[in-house]
Amino acid sequence: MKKKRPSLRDIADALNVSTTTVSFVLNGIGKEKKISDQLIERVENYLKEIDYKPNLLARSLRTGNSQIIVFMVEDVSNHFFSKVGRVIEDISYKNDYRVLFCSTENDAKRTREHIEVFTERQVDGFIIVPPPGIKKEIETLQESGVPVVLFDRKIEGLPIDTVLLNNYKGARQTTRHLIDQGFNKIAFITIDLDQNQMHDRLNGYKSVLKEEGLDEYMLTLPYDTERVAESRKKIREFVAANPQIDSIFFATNYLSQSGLKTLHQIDSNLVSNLGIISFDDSSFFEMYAPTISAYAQPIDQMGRELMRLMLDRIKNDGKESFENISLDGELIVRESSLKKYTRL
Amino acid sequence: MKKKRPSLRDIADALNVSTTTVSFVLNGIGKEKKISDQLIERVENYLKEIDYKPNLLARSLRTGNSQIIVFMVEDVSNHFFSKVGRVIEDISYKNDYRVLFCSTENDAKRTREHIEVFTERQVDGFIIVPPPGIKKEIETLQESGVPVVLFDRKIEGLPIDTVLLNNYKGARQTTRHLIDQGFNKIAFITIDLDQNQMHDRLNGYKSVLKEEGLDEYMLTLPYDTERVAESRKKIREFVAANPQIDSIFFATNYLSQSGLKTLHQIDSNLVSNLGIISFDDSSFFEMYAPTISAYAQPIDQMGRELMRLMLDRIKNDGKESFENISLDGELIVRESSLKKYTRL
DNA sequence: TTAATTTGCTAAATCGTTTAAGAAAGCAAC
DNA sequence: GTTGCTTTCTTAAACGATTTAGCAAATTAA
Repeated sequence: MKKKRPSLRDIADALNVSTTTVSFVLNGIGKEKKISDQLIERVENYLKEIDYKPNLLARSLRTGNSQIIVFMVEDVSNHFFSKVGRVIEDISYKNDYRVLFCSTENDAKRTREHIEVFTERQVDGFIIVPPPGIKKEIETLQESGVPVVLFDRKIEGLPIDTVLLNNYKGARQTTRHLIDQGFNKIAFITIDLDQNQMHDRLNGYKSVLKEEGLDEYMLTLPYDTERVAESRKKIREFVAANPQIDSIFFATNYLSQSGLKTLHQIDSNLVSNLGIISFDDSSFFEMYAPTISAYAQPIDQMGRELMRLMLDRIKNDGKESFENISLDGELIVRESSLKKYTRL
Repeated sequence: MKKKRPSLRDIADALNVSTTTVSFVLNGIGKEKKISDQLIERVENYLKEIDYKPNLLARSLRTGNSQIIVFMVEDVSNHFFSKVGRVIEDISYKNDYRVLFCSTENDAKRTREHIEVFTERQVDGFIIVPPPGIKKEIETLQESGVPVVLFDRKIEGLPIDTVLLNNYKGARQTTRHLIDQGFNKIAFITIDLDQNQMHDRLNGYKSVLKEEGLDEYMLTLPYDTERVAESRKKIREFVAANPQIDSIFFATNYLSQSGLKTLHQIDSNLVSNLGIISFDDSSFFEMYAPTISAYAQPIDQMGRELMRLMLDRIKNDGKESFENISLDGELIVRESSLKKYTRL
């Protein structure tokens, strides 16, 4: 059924020259390879005439690279990841690379399988949000000579290019903002996920409270998305047990969103009466009433840094040093964290 | 730098057999090809021992297929598309296919370039949300024998597998729901995008109003995301000019979200006093106060249908008939469209 | 005039698979 | 002992590009 597309061989035959010649011209190294100007022109004209498109598979097989970069995240439909993916896609595109997105589901097995398949397909690089328990595979991958850049989470004790948000600093800034606004009974609601970024955020919060001699109010919810009801109940109990709190710092935007809903159910004035801020921004916060303040990850910059490291490593194979990029986000102050507003 | 991975040739040499034999065993057709049981075992053991992974590029080059499906949408970071992408990815995964996501930006040129590169890379199929002006390329692609399935938008006069939402029916159902709830001055806010699905939604709305002998209240906003301020202003004017309207039907969820914000700015009670419903659901609506009713696209079913058509066409190359799947969504009634609630 | 160099091109190997065609060996039957 | 049939395995030609090595003719140098 499929029509056969012309190959280099076909072209060479049609022009009565060798495939070598055609290949040289095709790759623009005709002059360098001492092909005469007339012949170059003749070949170029013919290539244009039949609108020749080389078979990239064959080229990849021969040259060993595929112009494909893999971007593996926990979930491609997650807003944050897909936005970063978009930036990566754009930069790749401009550099003649294509991007393969895929989801790990934070599962080591699935990640392993993905890595395997893509390695077999000779992709030129991996940008990975590593799930737990994947250290060895990442190491092997790296040793096999494929560029790997980690994103969003680090792996302890592995020398590797990594782009992260400075969660500690961000959480400090966020906490301090609440204090600056006059809040001093600040609750921190997080999830029971044993990940670096979560620890860092918690520590950032704690460190500021300590400096200011303020009390900690902490609530840890189950990570499991299925256990929404349980989370709701816990928030309810927490709020009831700590009526003195005047503000809440949600450690992820997912939490903020379901948290807001629960708070509103408890008492429709609660959201307006509390100072609220979320780690991780969301378009939702801009629409909500009141608008919700947030510490936003620098999506554009993250994508750019990831691609800078990646392209660097692709070009500069065997580079010995690794970069650990720690980026600052931006505090987006909206209505919910303003003392003035909330006390209206 | 890159370590060379063992090839079939290496294995054949190590075992003193031919590559053919190894290949047969590798592909599990040893018995069929009359390789003796002992030899099969010997080869299998060795393959396992060195954990051999074939070079899929070479295989693709030889066999002409790549086990890769491309999913081209307007924007990979769009919630709806990324969710459908996720479903497609899962089904593909189970069928040993991988998915390449990419964004067309609704731009014909970019789409063309994508199609070109992927064709050169011998992908096995395309699922495309077609931008305007791409009919010819889709046709050429299809003629070249590659399976193509369209999604979300149809192309008039092109016999091709397509999966769509039944926008007309959905809009009718949505409008009727508002009427059932007791609303009778229903506004329809849409965008000036010349796309089938938008026309269908509008026509659905109109047809019900006509049947019921009700007045139309329509507002068309610029599609351009940059012109937010203008849209806001138009909504303001529209609401001021039509104080009698008791409900609003937003034609896309993007509109609903910015619309809600504007309504809230005009008057913080307006959202609660109007009946509101959105075409296209969003997690946002679940969180908002009041919760917003919506007509949800059947994401799962869409992904499944797309993959059914795709796998069907891959297996059954050269099938002459085409399927036009028109799916029904689901009306998710939340607080915002209930007369009882809004009149509290 | 001969040797050396340059110019302009090609033959053939290569990447790592799949697969059509064929060959060697064993056995049965006439 | 030739013929024919299995069984079991191999040879070699693809797939479609890139790239090394090298050949012949033309040019330059000595």
